[in-house]
Amino acid sequence: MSKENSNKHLSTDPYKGVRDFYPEDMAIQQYIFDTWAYTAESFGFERYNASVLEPSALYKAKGAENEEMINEQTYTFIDRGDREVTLRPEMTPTVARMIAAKRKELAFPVRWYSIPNLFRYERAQRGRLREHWQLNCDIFGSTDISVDVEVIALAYQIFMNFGADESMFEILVNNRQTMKKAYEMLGITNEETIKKLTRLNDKKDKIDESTYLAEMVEALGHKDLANEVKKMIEQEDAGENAVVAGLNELGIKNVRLDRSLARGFDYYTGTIFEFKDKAEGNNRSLLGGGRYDNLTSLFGGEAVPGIGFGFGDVTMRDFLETHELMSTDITSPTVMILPTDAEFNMHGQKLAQAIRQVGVSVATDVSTRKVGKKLSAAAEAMVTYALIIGENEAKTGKYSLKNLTDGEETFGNIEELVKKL
RNA sequence: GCGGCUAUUGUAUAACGGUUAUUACGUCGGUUUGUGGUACCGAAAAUUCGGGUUCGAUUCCCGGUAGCCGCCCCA
Repeated sequence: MSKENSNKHLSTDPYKGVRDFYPEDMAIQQYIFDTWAYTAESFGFERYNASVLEPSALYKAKGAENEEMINEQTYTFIDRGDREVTLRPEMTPTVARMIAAKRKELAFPVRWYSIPNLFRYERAQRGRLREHWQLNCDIFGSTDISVDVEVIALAYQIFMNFGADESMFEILVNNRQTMKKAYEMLGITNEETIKKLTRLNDKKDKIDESTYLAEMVEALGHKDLANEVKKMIEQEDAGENAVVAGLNELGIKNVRLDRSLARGFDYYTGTIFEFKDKAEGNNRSLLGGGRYDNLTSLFGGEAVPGIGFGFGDVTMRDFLETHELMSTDITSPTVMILPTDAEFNMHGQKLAQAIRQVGVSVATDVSTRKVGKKLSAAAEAMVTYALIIGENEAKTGKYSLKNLTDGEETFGNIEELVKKL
């Protein structure tokens, strides 16, 4: 809520389109990141990272088509040294840059992953914010089809590791090369036309059939040709796609060839894929990626082929919530020290410090509440042990350590109690 | 950039053109001075901002702001 009545007070709201992560949000975030990292590493991927700042040229170099995107949908500014800087909107150009820089010394293929935060300057809506985190997994240096299969299998495994099953999502695969050939077979070679058709096919499911056909006719000029294209797109020849076949061989069944699948970026050159939530009303794609064999050539030298995907935390969260797969624990210390009065707070801190030396997490409740309330709070926070310090304990140096799970109390000096822990 | 919807305590909500604006959760305090998550009692806490209509507006109208949803675009 914004209390903007103030000329004097700052708003407590976060900046437009970005999120604060309170402990309960952070617990979820942590759970997602941990599962991502664990899964990627189980496939032998190594983690990398880079700065959120990149020279704007990195994105402009991809061609004029992206100009609108860079000018209007990124955070771009001039630094104090007159350099044009952009907050990275995606990770692929960055990792391509890093790979290109070391292409002489890396032993390909390399498998790399990262969980960067990315920025886009656009109107926020469901599943799309101005800052989000995205798991990026890429394999560089191999054009072998098994590598395409591997990357998709990794993405699939993430869902499995979150407890999902195949009925909850679906994998769509397509290939830019074969699409190009298929258009050629129909006598369509004009790149602009193909681009138009690709875009149209991408939103095929969102518009009704007559609109779809009408736009098709408009792009092609012929009704017959439009019908042929439509037929080609709807053709289900999954057996002809080696990636789909390979995934089936790995036991992954919720995958199909979808010739209407387009993906937005022009840099994809071969396999493209997308994961979709099968839950009703959730038509947005969960993750997407593809093969980009020419991207590193921007940096000169021989191009290193790559394939990878990006998976955003916002869509991941939506998916887990939709399918009730979210499980998180807020961290709490093992021991809570409860001074009965503020005069014993420092004494509590000393004990806490001693307990920490043996690797047990511990905090002191320095609130002004009564001991009963402090105990309740500790129990509610799932703390395992409580240790009360009052006048007697402070005098004698002997405390009783209470196990909040079974109610058992152990009495003794700090050395004895630490042993117990 | 365009369109639709919404705005009530910390959060989630109820209600009404007219007395003290509902309820729940959370927070804080209490239930014989130092021992449990439950229970019981109590407290603090709200009508987004600016105009208009009206005897009277939180309610109706206009505008601002913010949020949500969608379009565009998609990383």
